[in-house]
Amino acid sequence: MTRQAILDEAVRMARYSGLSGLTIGSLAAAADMSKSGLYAHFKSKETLQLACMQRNGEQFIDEVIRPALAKPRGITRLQAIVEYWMQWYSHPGGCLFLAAAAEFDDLPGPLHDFMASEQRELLETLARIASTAVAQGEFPEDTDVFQVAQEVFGILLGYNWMSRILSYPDAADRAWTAFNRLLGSLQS
Amino acid sequence: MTRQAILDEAVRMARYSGLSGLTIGSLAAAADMSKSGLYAHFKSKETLQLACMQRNGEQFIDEVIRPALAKPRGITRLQAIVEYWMQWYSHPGGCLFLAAAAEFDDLPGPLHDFMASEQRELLETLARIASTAVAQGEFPEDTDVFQVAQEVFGILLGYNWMSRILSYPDAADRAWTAFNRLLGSLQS
DNA sequence: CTAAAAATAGCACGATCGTGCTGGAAACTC
DNA sequence: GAGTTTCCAGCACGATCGTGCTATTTTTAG
Repeated sequence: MTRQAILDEAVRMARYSGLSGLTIGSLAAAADMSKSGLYAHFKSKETLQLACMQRNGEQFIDEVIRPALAKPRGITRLQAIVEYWMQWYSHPGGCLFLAAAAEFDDLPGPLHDFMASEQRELLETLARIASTAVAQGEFPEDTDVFQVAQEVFGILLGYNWMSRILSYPDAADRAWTAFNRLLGSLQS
Repeated sequence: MTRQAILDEAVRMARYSGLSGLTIGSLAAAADMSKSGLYAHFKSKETLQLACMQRNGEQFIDEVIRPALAKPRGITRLQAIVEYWMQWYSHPGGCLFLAAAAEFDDLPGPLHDFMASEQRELLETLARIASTAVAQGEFPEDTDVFQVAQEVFGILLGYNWMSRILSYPDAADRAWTAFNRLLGSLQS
């Protein structure tokens, strides 16, 4: 399907310019199509932007979530998703989830709502994986898995900031140090 | 100065739309001026965007850094900057640092460079404050203050994400839990 | 009070934006 | 192979973009 190829290119471009900065004209040029020919696949720009978010989410599932779920339950799986997630951040242009979050965090509308629902899913995925560690007895019974999720996400965001924006070579090591600190604090 | 008033309004708008989404026309309308009259204060849009970043940085110093530096050195000051920083994130529209980081993280040019230099300053401020805790013996002598800075920033980003985008009411409590976990791990 | 300077408005420009309509090429159905 | 449906290019539209030039108003200086 041509639509899929267009979307992949659109996601690639949006990683650089954001979803608002994405433009039909430049996307058409990058896809070697006419503006109207491309536009016909989406009834509006907003639909295109929503489709980009969805496609980006599918790629995230392919590259991060599914590989992590293939690992054994518990801490191993939590470690795995952090590792794949850090690789995800190294996509050229950056993370579209973060770009969309920055763009639509305070602008009401369908784009905000879809962005928020995707973010909520990310959080719940982390919490769910943390809860498998609880179920296996690796974390205490009374562990607040959403606390774990927020902290892990913070570690990932800190890594992204240090490595992508500040280009600090030690960012990954420090992220793992923080992660191990969290693990140690939960297990003691 | 009119220029200052324009910039304050520009910063306010850019918190919602980003610096790329900021438009001379709508800014002029919000400032009750003509496009050209406003434009004359800045030789180009890029200059305006840079001035916005600078003005935003000044506000951050006023609202976060200076109040924190008024507190006694060490852990107290570190706690204070986290507290003021969390308040900073509640500005309507969100944090312009984060918006600019998401916009320009992979786009070369003066905007990227200025954004990166501001971010680097933020990191070093955190590291410097952490080092005052080392100097007072609150943290061990061999503490990696940049490790502390990255983790604190991660905690703040995690808070911002949970509270602003997901509207979780427990975000602040969990951020403090994470912060205290870090403190405890450093002090033991 | 007058002259020089700075601030602002009016207007126009080429470019590009998102969005439609219309017709022809391509692909699929029988 | 004929007919129908889907895809896509051409073209045009009104709006808005950033950016200049030229007056006119407002402020400042002497």
